[in-house]
Amino acid sequence: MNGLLTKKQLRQAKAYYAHVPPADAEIDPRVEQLVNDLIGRVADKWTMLLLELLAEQGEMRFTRIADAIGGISQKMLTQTLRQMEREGLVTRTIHPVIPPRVEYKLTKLGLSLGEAFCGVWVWAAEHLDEIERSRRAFDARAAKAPSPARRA
Amino acid sequence: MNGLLTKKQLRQAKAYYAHVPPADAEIDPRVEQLVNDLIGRVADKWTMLLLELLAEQGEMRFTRIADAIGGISQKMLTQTLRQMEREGLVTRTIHPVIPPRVEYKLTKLGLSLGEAFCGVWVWAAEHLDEIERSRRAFDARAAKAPSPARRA
DNA sequence: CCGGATCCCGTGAGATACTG
DNA sequence: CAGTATCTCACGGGATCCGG
Repeated sequence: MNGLLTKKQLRQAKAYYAHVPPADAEIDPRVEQLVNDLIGRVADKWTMLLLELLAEQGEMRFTRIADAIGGISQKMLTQTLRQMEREGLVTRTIHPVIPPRVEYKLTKLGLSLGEAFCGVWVWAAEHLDEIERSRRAFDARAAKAPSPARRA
Repeated sequence: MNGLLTKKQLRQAKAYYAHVPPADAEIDPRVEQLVNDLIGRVADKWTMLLLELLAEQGEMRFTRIADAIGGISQKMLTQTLRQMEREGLVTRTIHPVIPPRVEYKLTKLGLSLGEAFCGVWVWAAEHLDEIERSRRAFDARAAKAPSPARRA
């Protein structure tokens, strides 16, 4: 699979999202598979949150990250950071001092991914209340029009 | 997608929607919380995949979606679609015919989210091989420099 | 026959305690 | 302080059943 993306494949990928009908051919299924796979690993709640935090704050140490991101367990924090390190999104710098001090920082790659996610954040901020309204409407509808077997 | 927003612009965007002066000041924690919460629900593997599929294909019925997205269980598909419906991202149309026929289609809101994710897809396509190399390098490093207690 | 609700089981996330 | 090891439990996957 070695493959770099060909120009054509990339153009197709972009066309995909520009809602332009793919010119003449299907997208290479291998690429499709790889991208989906990568998305699966990267489109993770914690990864996104870490990406955003580190993009804003620059270098941070373990505990500060944990504090900043409320609700993450050390296990998931370690795990997510390790995975991001493996993917080349963050660097992990260990200072061999007596109270251990480990700094995490986005690489160029990580930073670029963070930028790619910007659109999603803006979207979220823009549509917060719309979502909220949608949810309430849906719940109200569900309450008075129970689907079969949803009743006790 | 565009050249992407800077973090400062994002902060301003958030501040704007919090009805807070877009200063360099801190982001309103309530908004931060809501956005993070929303991200958590939306930054889900299946949601992203569905978003992509429906953006590309338009209206689709249940089984076709399941076929198109390999590896999703019927349960998760139902669940994710319901959630997306609740958030107002898709519409669910039931045709009361004898072989049931249910069509799913992105709303304007869903479409706009798909567009917001566009940057991530392009990023993934562009950096596939870089990630791959990173991973291999990391694994090689880990193999010859086992961290304490990682040995049996 | 399709869409999906339900049950059962395994994986993996979360909380806690321990260590260098 | 920054992890690792362990337990538990909720969530996801698969098979089965059901209503139209």
